[in-house]
Amino acid sequence: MPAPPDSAAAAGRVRASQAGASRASIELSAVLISVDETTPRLLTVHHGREGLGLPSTHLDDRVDRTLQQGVRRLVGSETGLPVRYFEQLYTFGDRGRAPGGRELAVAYLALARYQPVHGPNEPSWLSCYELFPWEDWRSGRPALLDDVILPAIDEWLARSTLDELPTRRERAELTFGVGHALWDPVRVLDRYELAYELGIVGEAMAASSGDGGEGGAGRRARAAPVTGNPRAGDWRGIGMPLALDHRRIAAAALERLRGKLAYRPVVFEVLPETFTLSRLQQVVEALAGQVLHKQNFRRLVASANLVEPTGEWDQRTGGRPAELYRFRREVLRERPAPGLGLRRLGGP
Amino acid sequence: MPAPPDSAAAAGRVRASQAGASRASIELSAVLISVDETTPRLLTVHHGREGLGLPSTHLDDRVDRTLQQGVRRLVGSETGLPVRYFEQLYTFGDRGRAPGGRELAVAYLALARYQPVHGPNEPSWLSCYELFPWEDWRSGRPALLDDVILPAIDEWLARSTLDELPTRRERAELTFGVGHALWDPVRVLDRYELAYELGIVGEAMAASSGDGGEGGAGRRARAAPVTGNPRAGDWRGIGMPLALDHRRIAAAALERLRGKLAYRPVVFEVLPETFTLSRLQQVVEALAGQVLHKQNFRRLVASANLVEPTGEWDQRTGGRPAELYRFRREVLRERPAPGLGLRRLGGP
DNA sequence: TGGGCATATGCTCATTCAGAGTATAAGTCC
DNA sequence: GGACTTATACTCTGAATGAGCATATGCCCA
Repeated sequence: MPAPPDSAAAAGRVRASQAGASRASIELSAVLISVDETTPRLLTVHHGREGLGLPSTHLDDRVDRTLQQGVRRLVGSETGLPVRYFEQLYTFGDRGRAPGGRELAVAYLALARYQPVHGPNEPSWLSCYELFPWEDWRSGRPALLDDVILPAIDEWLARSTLDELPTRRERAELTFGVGHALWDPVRVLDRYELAYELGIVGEAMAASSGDGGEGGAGRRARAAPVTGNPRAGDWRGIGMPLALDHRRIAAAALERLRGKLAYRPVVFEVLPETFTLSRLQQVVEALAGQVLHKQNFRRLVASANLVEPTGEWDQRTGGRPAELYRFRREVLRERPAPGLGLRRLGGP
Repeated sequence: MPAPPDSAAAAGRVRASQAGASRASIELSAVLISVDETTPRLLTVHHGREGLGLPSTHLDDRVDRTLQQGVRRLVGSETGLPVRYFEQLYTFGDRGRAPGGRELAVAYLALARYQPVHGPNEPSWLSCYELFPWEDWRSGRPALLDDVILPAIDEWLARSTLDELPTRRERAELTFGVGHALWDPVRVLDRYELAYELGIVGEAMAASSGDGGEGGAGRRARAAPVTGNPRAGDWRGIGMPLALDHRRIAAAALERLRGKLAYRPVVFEVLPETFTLSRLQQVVEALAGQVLHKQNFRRLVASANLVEPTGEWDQRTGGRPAELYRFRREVLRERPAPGLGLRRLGGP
């Protein structure tokens, strides 16, 4: 069925378009996520004038045999923290995402247990919900939605042409659950991107406005231009900006992580060896940005055989002591997609 | 909470590791998938001496504003086919994945309706199951498993040290469902990677053998070295090799696509505007490599509100005429994760 | 010492959903 | 007209889900 061999002449053309090819500089970025008492946090470092941003480095061709090794080296040199999970996230390569020529950024999602950090560039744990305040629904619907975002969406719809209107309306419904549509906790990146287009996040306000965009299917990889100069507590727009397009990358990471919660046991990578079921639920709720029904959550965890009791008890609960559990790594080979099958990450 | 501004001196170090930085050449690759009558197919082109491979090109910095535009241009110039879905797949950047210096490959998954192709490099639709014969369970358990793969696994386990044994056994159970573990249709890449390590796929046989590997969590991005010279029907090992590490990339694409079936309505991008429910099922089965319970499938599709009847009927069924349906794009905004909730892609 | 409070844990109940089977309708082929 | 093929409708059962109530076991403080 495949065609006969050799057609070197024709095949030459595949690589012939190298005429316009150029070598790009490769940047590695890490979104290292953990969970504090009740807050999901990501690691930031200082990027000089550009303010806070993700740990980033250029791929060192002499040292790093694989991309993941490069990220490992990066996080090691910035924090020394032991990273318990790595996953390639996305490659950002739009023109204009970084100043001075094209730069490709390969971003990784990483998970670690929470602990204080020290390092050469003042690493610190930033609350994910300082970046995306509209993503935390644990104490009810965020006020920001009705105060800022929905009005901005209305305005955006109002100033659209008749052609654009249905698409825009659909997009607003999809991402922010406008109208009778549902809020999908996973669509973090979609929401950030729309907020960016609405011009209500700091990066977009500092830079040029609307863009139009391609509108095709699939994940858009449009870049946020270089941001102004986010300093502590002193920024415009909703949520705290990061250097370059790093807030976008963080949004992609949170989206990926929330999506994974349902079908892969990744939560355990931010938890200590043993933990109570309440702590487990607390961490899941922190990451999902949603409260969960307590009894059902325990039933779920139990029936999924994700954990096993250690026989030890935590007395510091303030109430009845709670049994300590540990993650059963064996489930990985027992079921195709182990995880807290939170189908719609259903709340109470 | 964030530290006070400015620490330019320290921050300099973040980017100071540029000392060893190098600019890499960026290759774009597309895994364009469609479904023939009953076979999932991906588009291959001729790569000269290296045989069949994926459509690939170097990123043209002058033309392509975004990576996705580059892929669009690539598929356009190779085939002219209208692509209905794009999604970034993975970035492969291990040293040694391509001859002659480091090359980063950014791979995209693309979907199109099936139609004959023409182009400068003899594009053709290759059956996915010619690449991965062990992935097609529609007519029962593939013989290849018991004839070749399981014996190779046994041998691999037998020659492992006592340290390696539990890890290896677990991995075998996880990927190939050895023992009483279940076969997860989604783990296409894991299976290809293990088969590669077992030395039973052509690429691994032509090149050096075992490697050891890192063994950490997360997706491994190890590269398959340059392959021998896959010619039509004339290769060693199981399944047909592709040029370079392109079969690995194809495995990643099939894995992603199978995973997406359950929670995103991507099937419809390979179907024509209208279709019968049987055709829909046939396409899903082709991609999933599994047969599905017919009555339940229809109930699923109906209850998910994914399609709506057109009122027209297809008379060419050979039996009772079937009603034609069309995809309801609106579901995208009605439910968080629309798709054929094939939880375990459950069969009959 | 015992009540108030907080937390953990156990159990019930109604509803929905997934898997599997049976029955019927409406065409084609010979 | 009968055999065969395909489409479609309906039933049944056990499991999973969402929500609630009840009980156990600690602490704090009067």
